[in-house]
Amino acid sequence: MPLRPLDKHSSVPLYSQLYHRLVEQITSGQLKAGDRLPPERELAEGLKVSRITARQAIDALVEKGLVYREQGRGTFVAEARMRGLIGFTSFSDDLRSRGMHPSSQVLVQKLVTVDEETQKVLKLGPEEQALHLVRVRMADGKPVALQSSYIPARLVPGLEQEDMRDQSLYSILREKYYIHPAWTEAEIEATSASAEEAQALQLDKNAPVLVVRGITFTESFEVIETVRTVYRGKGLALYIGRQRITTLNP
Amino acid sequence: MPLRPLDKHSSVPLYSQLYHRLVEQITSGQLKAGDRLPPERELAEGLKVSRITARQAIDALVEKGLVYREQGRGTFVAEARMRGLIGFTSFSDDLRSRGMHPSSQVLVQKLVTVDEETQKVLKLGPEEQALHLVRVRMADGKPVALQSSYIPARLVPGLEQEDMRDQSLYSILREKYYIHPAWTEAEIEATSASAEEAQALQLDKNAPVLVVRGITFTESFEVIETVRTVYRGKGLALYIGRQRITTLNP
DNA sequence: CAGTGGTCTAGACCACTGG
DNA sequence: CAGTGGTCTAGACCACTGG
Repeated sequence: MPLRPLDKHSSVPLYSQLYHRLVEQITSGQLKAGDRLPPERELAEGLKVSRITARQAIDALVEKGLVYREQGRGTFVAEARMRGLIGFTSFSDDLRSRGMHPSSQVLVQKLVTVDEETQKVLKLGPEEQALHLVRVRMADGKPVALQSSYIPARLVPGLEQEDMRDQSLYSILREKYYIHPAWTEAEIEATSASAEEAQALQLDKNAPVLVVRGITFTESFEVIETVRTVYRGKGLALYIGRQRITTLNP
Repeated sequence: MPLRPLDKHSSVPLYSQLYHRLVEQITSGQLKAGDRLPPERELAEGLKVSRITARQAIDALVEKGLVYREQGRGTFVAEARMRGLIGFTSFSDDLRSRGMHPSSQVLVQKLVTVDEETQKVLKLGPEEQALHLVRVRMADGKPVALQSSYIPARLVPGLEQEDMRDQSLYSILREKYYIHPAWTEAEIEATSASAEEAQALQLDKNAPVLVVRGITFTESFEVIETVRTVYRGKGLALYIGRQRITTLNP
């Protein structure tokens, strides 16, 4: 199945165009698990790009874990079950990828002055405000998590008036504010639900819950958000996705 | 601070040599947070490599989140607090990076025939055995997790006789069996400790615990291990490290 | 404007795989 | 052996930054 020619005059880089073509072929099933990708030289020649450009596209697929290379043999499509998104995705994206419908009940959505600790983490000036967002996150209408976020107000003017019930925060950040969350740093703890948490999540008091505390950053490590999420326990497994195991010695 | 010349005749690729030089400069503090790296062209010229080779080294630093690029400005060292290892690390590495001493009490370490489910996940033949490993993981001598792993016996001949008390499983896999864990797929759930778990972790029965179920793979997605870890809750936050937030549209 | 990273080319030689 | 990915070069032009 030959690929359509790439658009040489597009502002989208050639390697990026090729990357998306290949992602499409893999996710649509035209390229199946275990299939060999066309050799780099063939791909390059067929699309009239240099081999380095073709490799750059494949590098990105490898980094996402969609394919893997074997020297001397070729590049192969990873198994379907291993093709989930790597790393953290937004709550909404995660649910949708499992075929469920995400929604939110907004409890708090207003500009506030934050405590010293949060001020420091968000790198706010002494007078600067943050948008405080508290949402009960629901899957197919059932409450599964209680989420509290702080975002520097200067990054998101007007967000306090946005309807957040059916939209992902990340998609609003990307589409309306051109802010692209790229990194998160998080820690997870198991604990017992407080009275308020139990009520919001319709749990018994002291039921086990999962608390995730995180900070979200842009590619250049500007802080976008601090977030604390309380997930209901028992029966709700948080998918941590496919992760690279890392050492500093590759 | 000029870098020492690279070894052109080494079997270690030039980009990898340069990558490690730069990691060293960053972790040792010679390059501090916010510092600009030498421009790619300067780095290349100084070390007598092509700019593409220098870029390849920097690409790896960017992927690990040690540095970030800003077009037109330069490449900068990420903030210290943001420099933790990305993604999952082994239990032992994680503890050591926090300045604690990891050890294990081995409860089970023997070859077994596994149930059908595990057989399928590990891709074992009908007669094939797996090494079953159950360990109480300790931090500075205090039990923090109960971990049960299954590893295909064919991958690790003789591992049932290894002393696992003070060694990381991953380091044994790498050094003795040349098996390099590269990916993990995991899910996390909060629940209450069973009687056995409570006893092993010195907790009250029904205390909240964190259960992590995972599968470990090589770079080419061969299954190395299935693992279930029960972490004590309350007071022990599991650091999930710095993660890339991912979508398939970069 | 000079300096930076971002993209791209045409070509080379190597190491490894499998027939 | 032919075919594959792995590494590397010398060079080019672009877009963006900040003085």
